[in-house]
Amino acid sequence: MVSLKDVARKAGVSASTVSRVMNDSPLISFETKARVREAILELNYQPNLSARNLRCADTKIIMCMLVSLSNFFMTEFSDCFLGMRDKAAKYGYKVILCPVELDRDIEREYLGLVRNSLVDGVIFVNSMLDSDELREIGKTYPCVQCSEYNEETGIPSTSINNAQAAMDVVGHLIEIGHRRIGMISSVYRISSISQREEGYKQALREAGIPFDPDMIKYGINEYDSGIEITNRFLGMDNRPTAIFCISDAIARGCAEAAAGSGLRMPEDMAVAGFDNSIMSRLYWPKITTVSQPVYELGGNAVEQLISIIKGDKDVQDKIVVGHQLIVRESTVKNSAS
Amino acid sequence: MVSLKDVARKAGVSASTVSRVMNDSPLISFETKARVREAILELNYQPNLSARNLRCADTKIIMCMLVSLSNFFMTEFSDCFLGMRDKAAKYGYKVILCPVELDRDIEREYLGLVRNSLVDGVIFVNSMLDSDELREIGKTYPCVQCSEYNEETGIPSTSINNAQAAMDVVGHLIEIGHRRIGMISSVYRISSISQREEGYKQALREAGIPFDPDMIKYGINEYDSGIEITNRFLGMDNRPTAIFCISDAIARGCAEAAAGSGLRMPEDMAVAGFDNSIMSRLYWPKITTVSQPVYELGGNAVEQLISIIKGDKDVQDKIVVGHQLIVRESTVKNSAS
DNA sequence: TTGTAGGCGTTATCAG
DNA sequence: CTGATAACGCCTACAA
Repeated sequence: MVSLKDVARKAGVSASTVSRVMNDSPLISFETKARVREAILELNYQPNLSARNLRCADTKIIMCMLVSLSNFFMTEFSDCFLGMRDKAAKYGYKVILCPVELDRDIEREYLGLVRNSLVDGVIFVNSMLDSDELREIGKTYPCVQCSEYNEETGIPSTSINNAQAAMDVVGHLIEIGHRRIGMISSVYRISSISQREEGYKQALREAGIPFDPDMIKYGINEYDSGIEITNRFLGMDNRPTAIFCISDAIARGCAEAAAGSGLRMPEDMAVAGFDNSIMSRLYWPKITTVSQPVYELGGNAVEQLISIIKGDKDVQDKIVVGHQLIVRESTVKNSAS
Repeated sequence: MVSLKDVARKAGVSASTVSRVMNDSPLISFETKARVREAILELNYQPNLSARNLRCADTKIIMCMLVSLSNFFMTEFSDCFLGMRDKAAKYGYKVILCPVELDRDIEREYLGLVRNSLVDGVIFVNSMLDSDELREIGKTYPCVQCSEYNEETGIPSTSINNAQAAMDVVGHLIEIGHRRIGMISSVYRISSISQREEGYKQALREAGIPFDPDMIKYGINEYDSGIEITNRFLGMDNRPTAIFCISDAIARGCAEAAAGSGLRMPEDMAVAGFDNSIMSRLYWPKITTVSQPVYELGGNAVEQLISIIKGDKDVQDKIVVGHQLIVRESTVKNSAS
């Protein structure tokens, strides 16, 4: 473990001088700098982060809470972390991901890292904690919410407008002539899902179509629930002619159940998904879906968080990034994409 | 930021006493302990990890290098992290994931965390660094490799036997009558892929089938390459009657290109994948594949690493966990699973 | 059983 | 421009 002192001795200067060279202070003479740099290289000196943190109080590390990794695996969310990493790097920060995986106690354990000032701030991509606890945490440490969020916590957020996105999808289904529109949602109660349900209802309302509670059903997993629930829909007396699914994996299951029942798409049944994941682009039918700019989402969250860490006054409380409806053959024949 | 001193003042003792209470030293009298504990609670004291790390040496944090998150998103690798988390928790450790994402310099930056003893050890799930650099790192800090590994580094590893798994798949294809067997591999040169290629060749050799270099082709991405390369295979004079793909996503593309050409499966074309991901179980055909016990993989890697951290003498150098061939309708009609 | 003192590796302040 | 010194929060001999 080579320290400042070792370098100082080698270069024949004091430790403070080495420190200044490390921090690229303008006060140091050119020759001294060169000599110290050489010593640093020779000894392969690496500054001790713990010591630096102890002095400075910031670690340039941000942590991101991942409540459920497996969920992301369905939605190609990985670019979100890439967005975080790239934006963080730009500001000299590192991002670490914490695999909380639906365990509240483990989430609290990980929060110890910010409490103990091992990280400078937290990005929540969803959380197992309740609003009160989160609000308290948000008041004490720099925090932001990314993608999923809870308004009651008062923690700034970055996300798409999920309600609007759902309205766009359902509006599209209405526009192409559907009046009887089902929705496959999830029993899992998170912001994006509730908001998509709201958007669905709002779109119906605006079109003057009465809302029928039987037209929303709730799955417990993705693909398999898509199949099972669609079969339930198809068994109804007054079956829907279009189904809006809150994810592409569900939509894939939905489309396959429909095809399995001998229905043609989109003529007999239109299907729409969400996320623009690989699942939506598989062979047939390519599924109409909503694309989320996940890379931006991550980048914005980091920017917002660093802004809070720096103590900026004008932190944006709620950033909404644009989404995009992608129409494909599961709703419109011969559609472009 | 409340420190030991604050607690000490409040409890009317010295800082060292508080420190001893924090570390549950047996020397402290019961009453003092109680009094100090109360003060700790009242002030909501949280020890500063940076300071502690500076003095001591272990942080009970393990980091896991993720070279490519997006790749995992194809293979439902998430359970591997769950396995790591659970096993780590059992030993009082936390796991943090580092989104390196194919950037060598960023990987080196993250390695600063172990260098600075901010984490106790490293799990590499693949790496961008070359063998020499890794060997050096492995000699200096506790490290293990998980799933992907490089033998030349001398760093202990946990993985399945990829060559054997490929032999099982290709052996199965041979057994059901195929002699002309193609393989869709990847231009990406990592251990699992090279080993699967070796297994493929070995299986042919054992069956006395001469190896034809034209029968291995290399994709750059997953699903789309599967389609494109299969079409190239189908255009050959002496086309394969079976194709072994190194991932389910590739196999899905392969199956769909075959279906698109009007081929029946498995009669006209048999297709096998790898990973037992959701992609292999989609509607039709369900694809013959290999299941990896990813949860165990992660757990074993952590166990191995902690064993190294503790300085155990009998660390297993190479742990191989079992895989399982899952035969489905893409190779055998009316197969069970 | 408890307190004192010194030091872990940095950086900021102040003096030169 | 550079060096000495103190301090960050914690732990651990050693002393009492």
